[in-house]
Amino acid sequence: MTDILTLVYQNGGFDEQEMVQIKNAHYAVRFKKGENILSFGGISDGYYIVKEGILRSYVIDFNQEEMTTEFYCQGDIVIEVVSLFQQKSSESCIQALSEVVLYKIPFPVFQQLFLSLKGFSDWGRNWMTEELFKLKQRHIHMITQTAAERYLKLGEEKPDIIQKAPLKHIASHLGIKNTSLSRLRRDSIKKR
Amino acid sequence: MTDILTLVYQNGGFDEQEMVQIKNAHYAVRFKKGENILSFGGISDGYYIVKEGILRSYVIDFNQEEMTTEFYCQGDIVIEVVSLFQQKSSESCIQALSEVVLYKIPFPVFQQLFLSLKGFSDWGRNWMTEELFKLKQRHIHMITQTAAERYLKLGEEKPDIIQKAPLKHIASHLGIKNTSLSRLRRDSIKKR
DNA sequence: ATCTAAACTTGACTTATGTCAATTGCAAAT
DNA sequence: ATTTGCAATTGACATAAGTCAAGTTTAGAT
Repeated sequence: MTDILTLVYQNGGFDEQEMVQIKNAHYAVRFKKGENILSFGGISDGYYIVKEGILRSYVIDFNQEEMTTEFYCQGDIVIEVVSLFQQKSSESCIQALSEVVLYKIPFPVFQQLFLSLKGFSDWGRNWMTEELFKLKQRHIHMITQTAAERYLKLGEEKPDIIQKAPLKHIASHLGIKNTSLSRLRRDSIKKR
Repeated sequence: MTDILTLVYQNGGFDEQEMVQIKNAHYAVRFKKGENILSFGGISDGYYIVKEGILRSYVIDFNQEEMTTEFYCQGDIVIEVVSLFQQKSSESCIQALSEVVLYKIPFPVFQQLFLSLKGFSDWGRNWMTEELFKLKQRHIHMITQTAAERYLKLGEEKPDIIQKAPLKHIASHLGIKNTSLSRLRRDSIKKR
């Protein structure tokens, strides 16, 4: 069975035994649509990987409006980095947008893996390196591409989100207003 | 003497002996205005901290235009994360915008410190955690604030840059065109 | 000190996206 | 099945920022 966890860890350079040890640290947890995996002010209790369903992370911006900072689909790693690594209270909220099944590693176990498996902390650093790269890329896209282009890109990368997530969350993630996204969708359908 | 390095490492939780070991790994290097610390396609040869002068990191975007992704001032850490940690060729270029003096740790020594000092790799992870946080905040600002507000913010955080960096670099960093920044400056002066 | 190329400024006009307000659609709860 | 409230759509208009093209200024090179 080529399961989600195998896919997630396959390029981490782990040997057979480490792979088993890491996989065994996870267990499945379920959340209902609308439930929070992590709430504002809460402290991250662990590390999650999406088995089924979709989620989002959001913040309240300067105008007191929700802004969706990230969507998560199957195989995505769900972390609030600052809250997990520094065990500080979270400034963002992670919420299930559908029924979800996640694989969880509770924080103490996660920390233990970090200390005991050299390869796991290397893997973590590489993950962070890639996240930094992706955030920089996103910033570049935000500046150089139109909202329509960003919408299409999201559609290619996370088709599930375009189909299943509420319009208003997609809009705030793209950095535009609901009304603009609504028009955008209408106009791009017309063109076909 | 409260030097730059002391300021940079003071909250890293290092003991006296570690602090000495880390500081001794640095040595000063100079670059002239316009020189590259790291070029497109090059591999990062080390880790730098700004002693004097200003620098920028930039990329070539989809429209074949330069876009300044970061400015560096005194005390800032100058890293191209992917190229340093993964020793891959760089997609961005780091350039001196004035005569600069940097403290350098060459890559092999940096790597050695990472392996030999537990505290140093922890410090590195915390640095990355903060960078991720800052990039997320920047993204939020980019979406929710006007160019004028972002300009003022840059002025508070890096007054040196506003005063010394060329307008076009500041504009591309703010995500607007030179012409718009020029007008913006004119108008904000008028208001006073 | 002079020249030259690049950087900056400005005007006139265009375009993308926002704002506000009125409907309409839809899904959860009773 | 009906109600209720949030989500989405749409129109009319406002605004921030872009585009293009013409000048002007400035910093380096000679």
